[in-house]
Amino acid sequence: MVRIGELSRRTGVPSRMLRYYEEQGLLGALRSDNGYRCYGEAAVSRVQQIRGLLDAGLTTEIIRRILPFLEGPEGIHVHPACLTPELEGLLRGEVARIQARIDCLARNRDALLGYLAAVRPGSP
Amino acid sequence: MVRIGELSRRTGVPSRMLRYYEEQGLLGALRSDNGYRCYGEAAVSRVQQIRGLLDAGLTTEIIRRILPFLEGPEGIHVHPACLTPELEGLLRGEVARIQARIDCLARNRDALLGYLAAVRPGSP
DNA sequence: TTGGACCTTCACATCAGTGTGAAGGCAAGG
DNA sequence: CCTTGCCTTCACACTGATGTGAAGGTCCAA
Repeated sequence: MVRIGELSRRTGVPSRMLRYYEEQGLLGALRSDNGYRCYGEAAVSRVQQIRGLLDAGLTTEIIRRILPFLEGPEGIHVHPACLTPELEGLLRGEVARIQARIDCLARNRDALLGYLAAVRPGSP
Repeated sequence: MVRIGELSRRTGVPSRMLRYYEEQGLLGALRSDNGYRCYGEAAVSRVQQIRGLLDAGLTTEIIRRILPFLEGPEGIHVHPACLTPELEGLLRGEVARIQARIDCLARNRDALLGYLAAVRPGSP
């Protein structure tokens, strides 16, 4: 159980932002007797997850909605009953949007690499 | 040569944003005798390119810098002399950042698809 | 000739994500 | 005990991308 400053150090994300993510419902935190937030080990990877998605252009709103289905290594959170048609639609829609981003990024990465290769024929 | 409203209609991007992209140096426009902006055919795909990159979390600043190396189907803009070491570093750095985004998005897409598959074993 | 649809620039507003600082509580160490 | 460092909440400010509206010019069609 580590406090916010330590989590900030381990993730490189400012404390201010960790509080913000909590406020947005992305990051839970226990409180110790004094009101200090304290985080378990899972918090580090969760914060990195959040950062990655944020950097990739998703909003905290979207992240909040898909995050529950992103955790746990393998099928820990599989509750078929919880998957309403609306939710399934939301998830599939989000998958499509993510795929579109991937396609666009991959296209442009290849264009950049193509340019670099064309201009410097003899380098990786 | 089409005016801004038509380009807006064809791309789904508000005129306001097309002017903004021009101001940011992303989108060139000729002017007809009255001061109207007019765009060639290439503008449509360029706007879509810009939108895709923006949606994928790149800033107009970054887009402006890499855009010159993204156009032309095949090696039209290959000027080895123009590739200073700084520029090459910038481009390779940007490729790396793009790749990181792709990896993050792909990971999360797979997690989402994995969840959907786990909860509905018999559907695409 | 007037109306409407389009264009121009300018400017102010909003939203999300982030930076930063004030004012104060808690805890360990000299 | 007092300093130092970490924590708390609150609040205001900034930035980039975007919405929106005002005030006015251009052009075509009734």
